[in-house]
Amino acid sequence: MSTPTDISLQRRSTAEVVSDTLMRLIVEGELKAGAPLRESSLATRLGISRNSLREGIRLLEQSRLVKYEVHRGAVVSTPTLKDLDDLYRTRLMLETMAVQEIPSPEALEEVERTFEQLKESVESKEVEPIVNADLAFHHAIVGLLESERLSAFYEQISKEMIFYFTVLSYADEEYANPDEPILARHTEIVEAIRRGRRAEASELVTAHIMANFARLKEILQERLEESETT
Amino acid sequence: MSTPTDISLQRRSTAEVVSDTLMRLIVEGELKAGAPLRESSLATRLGISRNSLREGIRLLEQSRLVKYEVHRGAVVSTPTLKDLDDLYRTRLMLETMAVQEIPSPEALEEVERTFEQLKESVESKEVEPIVNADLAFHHAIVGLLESERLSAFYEQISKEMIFYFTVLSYADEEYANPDEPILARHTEIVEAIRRGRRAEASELVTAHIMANFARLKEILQERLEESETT
DNA sequence: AAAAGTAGGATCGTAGGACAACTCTTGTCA
DNA sequence: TGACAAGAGTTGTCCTACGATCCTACTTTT
Repeated sequence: MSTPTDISLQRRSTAEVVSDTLMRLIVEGELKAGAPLRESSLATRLGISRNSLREGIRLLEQSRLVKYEVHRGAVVSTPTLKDLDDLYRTRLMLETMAVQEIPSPEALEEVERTFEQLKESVESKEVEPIVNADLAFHHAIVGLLESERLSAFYEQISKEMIFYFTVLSYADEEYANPDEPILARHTEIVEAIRRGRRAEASELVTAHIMANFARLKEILQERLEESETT
Repeated sequence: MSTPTDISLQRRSTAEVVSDTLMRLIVEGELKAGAPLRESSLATRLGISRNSLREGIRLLEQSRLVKYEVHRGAVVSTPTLKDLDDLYRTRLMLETMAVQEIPSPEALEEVERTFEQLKESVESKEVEPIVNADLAFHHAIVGLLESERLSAFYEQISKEMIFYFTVLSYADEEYANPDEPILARHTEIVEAIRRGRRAEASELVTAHIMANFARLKEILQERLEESETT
């Protein structure tokens, strides 16, 4: 007999796989910002038909990582200050609301679990696991709101954040920086949530997010100025 | 010379038109909850190819109004209590956050404008314009957050609300009800926003949304019990 | 008669070819 | 230098085809 796992693995259409694959290629920087997604070459490269590729891109459209322009095809989005601002304001809103919620045991458990993972990955000192653990932790925070919609929404936000990290080479610079007290910051937040100090948690989260935002903004600004003179 | 309007009208791919059309058919109740979207017949009916139809459905997927099941095709979503709850919790969060924001003049202007429209439509006593004006007003509220992402997100939420209204025949029942003080409630909210009484505005919005939610939930519960005995 | 099995039709998932419409680039000409 | 035209490349859309899968109704088995 086949296990449920077998089934769910089978149950993915090419379009969905394509969407995930392209997303991975984008957030990993293989497909760079502004790059066009040429249908025939990508289809050939992935060994699928143009039809399926296009369906996949349509799925990807909702992620905001690519944008279709009629007769010009899909293009990987280009970071702007305005968009980064929007992204972080959205993030800020979701997370500050979340920590002010009275948490359910399961959601709280998930926060604890991801926090443990974060601690472990920080010890390993490898950048990628830290980034992923960090994102998972914040996802768990939003999970406190216990809304499928909002969690799914934040999932997209996360993808966009990784995209910005990659484009701006932010991760290596900040996460590998021993002066950046990632663990301390997150410990404070978890503590505040545990103790039900909601206002405090909210302020800590705000400070944390705004600090990241300020740094990213700075880097992006430099980048934009650079490319302007080019 | 062609005007910009000409261009933007041209500049819609079939898939986008299809997506909008299907969405309209769904929120208007032409395509009922649980109904399958048969590709060949729909494509013929809309005078387009199956390819384009499928692309359109992929675009629609993000709206949550339809769901693809592999080898079973797209199906119009079925309302559940759980989902209605999720929907309204999300709505509540966005709107209460929004009215606590310090509003920009433009965003505030939009709130006033949609409020005027609401007043006018209430006078006309026609249900559909009232519903639309109501939704537009709440969209303007979320606009106070001045985030493109959150506004787009709320746009989806709105569509889902209309869907629930239609499925539950909620609009005719509630909006046409002269005892339901739609205008009074909204006037209070606008007043509170105008005067910068943010906490009060937040409470008024909460009360308003929760009242709607309670009524919708009641109706849905009845419906589900009915269909269970069938 | 209920459960299990099976055959056939309908529908989906995907491929691949075709072609008009459009964009972009390049080279020509004023 | 700038306008314009030709050509190559790419997208938007349609069409046909066919295996895989689902669904229904009929047949066989217990």
